[in-house]
Amino acid sequence: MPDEKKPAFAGNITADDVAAEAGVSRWTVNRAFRKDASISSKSLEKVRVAAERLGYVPDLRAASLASDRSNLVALLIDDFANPHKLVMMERLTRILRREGWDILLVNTLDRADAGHALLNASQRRVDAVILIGIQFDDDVLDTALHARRFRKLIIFARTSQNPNTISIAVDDVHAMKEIANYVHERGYRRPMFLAGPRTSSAHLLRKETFVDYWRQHFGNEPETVSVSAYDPSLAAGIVEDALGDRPRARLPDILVCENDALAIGATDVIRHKLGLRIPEDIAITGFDDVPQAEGANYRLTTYRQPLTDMAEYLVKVLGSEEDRDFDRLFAGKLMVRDSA
Amino acid sequence: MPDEKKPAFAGNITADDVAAEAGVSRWTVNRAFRKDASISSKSLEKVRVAAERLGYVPDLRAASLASDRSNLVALLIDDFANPHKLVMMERLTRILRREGWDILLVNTLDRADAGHALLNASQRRVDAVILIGIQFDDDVLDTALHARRFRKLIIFARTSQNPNTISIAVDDVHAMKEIANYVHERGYRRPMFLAGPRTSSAHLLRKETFVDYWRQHFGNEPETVSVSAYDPSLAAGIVEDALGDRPRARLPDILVCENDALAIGATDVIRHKLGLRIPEDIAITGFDDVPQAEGANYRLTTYRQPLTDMAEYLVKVLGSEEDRDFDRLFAGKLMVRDSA
DNA sequence: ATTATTTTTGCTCCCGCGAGCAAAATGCTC
DNA sequence: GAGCATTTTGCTCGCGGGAGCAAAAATAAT
Repeated sequence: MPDEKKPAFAGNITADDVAAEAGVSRWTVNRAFRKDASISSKSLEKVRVAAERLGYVPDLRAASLASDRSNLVALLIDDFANPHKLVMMERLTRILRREGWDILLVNTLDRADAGHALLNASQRRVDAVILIGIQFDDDVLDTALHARRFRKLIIFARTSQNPNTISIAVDDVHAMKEIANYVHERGYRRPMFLAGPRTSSAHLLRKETFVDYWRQHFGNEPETVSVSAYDPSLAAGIVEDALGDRPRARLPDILVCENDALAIGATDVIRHKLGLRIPEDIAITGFDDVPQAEGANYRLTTYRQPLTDMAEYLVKVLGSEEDRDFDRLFAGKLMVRDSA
Repeated sequence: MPDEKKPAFAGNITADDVAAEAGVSRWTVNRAFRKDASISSKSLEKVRVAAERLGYVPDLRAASLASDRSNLVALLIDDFANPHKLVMMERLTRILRREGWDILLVNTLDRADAGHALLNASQRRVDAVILIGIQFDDDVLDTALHARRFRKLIIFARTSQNPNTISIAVDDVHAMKEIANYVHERGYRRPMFLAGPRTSSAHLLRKETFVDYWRQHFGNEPETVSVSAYDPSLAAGIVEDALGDRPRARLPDILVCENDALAIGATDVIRHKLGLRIPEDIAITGFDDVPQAEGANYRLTTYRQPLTDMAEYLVKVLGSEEDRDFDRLFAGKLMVRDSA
């Protein structure tokens, strides 16, 4: 027994072993590891000691199989170029883990792949699926809901009209109106809206809201340009194409971006390719308030989503047994910095 | 039965149901969903049809329990401020999923939490644990290996001397020498090294290599400064403190950064707080080649890690039954841009 | 001390599938 | 078509633990 050079793979210690060691039954051992179980402090201690000595940890697969609750949620993401994703993941993983939820991370390559990704998650019998991607349109949602093996389908940081999903998001309409008013107040008159990809469901209402609101309240129709993904480098290309050869006078005076990923790409190209100053020559606003937005380089005026509150609400939804309408909108906060 | 308004939670269809529907035995049904199983194409088809109709998907928890292989790997991350993490996650998740591995994402809050994170993963009986964080020192690794319930402990994008771990990383020593030579060739003579946090294991050899190599080959001893996390905003603060009140003549002529996260923070503060030009007043190099490094704003000279190759190697390691020494170093590529 | 009540413990019967073997079906040779 | 090899199929048993109930032990009430 002294050849313990390399730590053994201890995958075979079961509750029975611990039970024998502690002199109790297997079920007492299992109870010792359950939150709600009724067990005397004496045998709890005995089990603890024995388990410690043997290096026992309960097998969550078996527990899940027997109890029909996995305490696992799938996180489906398809948009890794957007730096805000990193922030969302950090916040979600931290708060979910604190509440005892484990996370299955699934990279959803594209729309066609979304079904597979959901199937994938289903096979692990996750309790819920959280979508924080952009490529989940109605088709995908329908497929997901049709063959669903999970109890809740949550769309995070994006609204959805689908009655069978739960959406937790910031109030885009309210936010964009606030931004539009701010932009107008600061004297900008020729905004251009830089939008992301257009999907049919789980939609951001930002572009529509801004454009409609601006037209109704301030007269003219803003130009709009669309990027096929929330990727700064793609945004840079689109903005260069759109503005590169315009005479100075025909430039928009502000670029209102659907989110920070686009705003960052736009900022870079405006400064370094077009040689314009921000905000003197052209101003910029974003959305999300990613960490870089605050940095000395961008000083981006943007709209902060209350991610922590949203994540806290998410765990509350996960913990609830009811099936009522959980959709909820949160109010964010306009972060005024130097870019507009 | 026509009140199918809201898609049912189909969590209760089992292989037995499909077997009855298809007129075969349960085991044939299960075999139809296994890669290596021997089954006639006729019954495969029957099962397919029946499964499709009932909406059956095999339960991977049960499969895992019975086969003692979970096809799950845990990904432990503790450093969400570093934009490179997002790139690594994208690459790893994509390639792992392609090969049939699912990913349990665990946010490791701090050193003290690392043990819990590992325990967490253990309870799901993951086949392997992948560490791509920074706070995994020898203590943590020892604890992990002691109570391990997984077969492989892989340290990704970081070297480790621990004989019981598998490390897959870029050859930092080689890379830093290349960078040092490049820096010297380009005529820089007073480098300062901006380092990240110092941990005792799973170490980056970048600082040591650069400093020693520079001293030995080019005479003088480079200054070094250290940041407590790979966070651009922290780096910005440290750089401002270190260089803010120096007379121009005593500034380093180049800032060699341990990675891009630091380089980006440094760039921002040097330009916008210190009012210096890059590279004319002070040059900068990074490491990792994050997406932003290529953008018009930073044009950062940096060192690209061959993440795809590394991830491909990782899945090969995961698939291997052997327990031989899998440690491997990869050669990256110096990306010369405008910052140095 | 005795009975009633509550807490704790042990137990049966599952959960859904896989390993591995034996029985049945199929294919092949002559 | 008999005889044999090869697939294919069904089956027993077990993976590790949970729900829920009955037996046992501890505690409270009389």
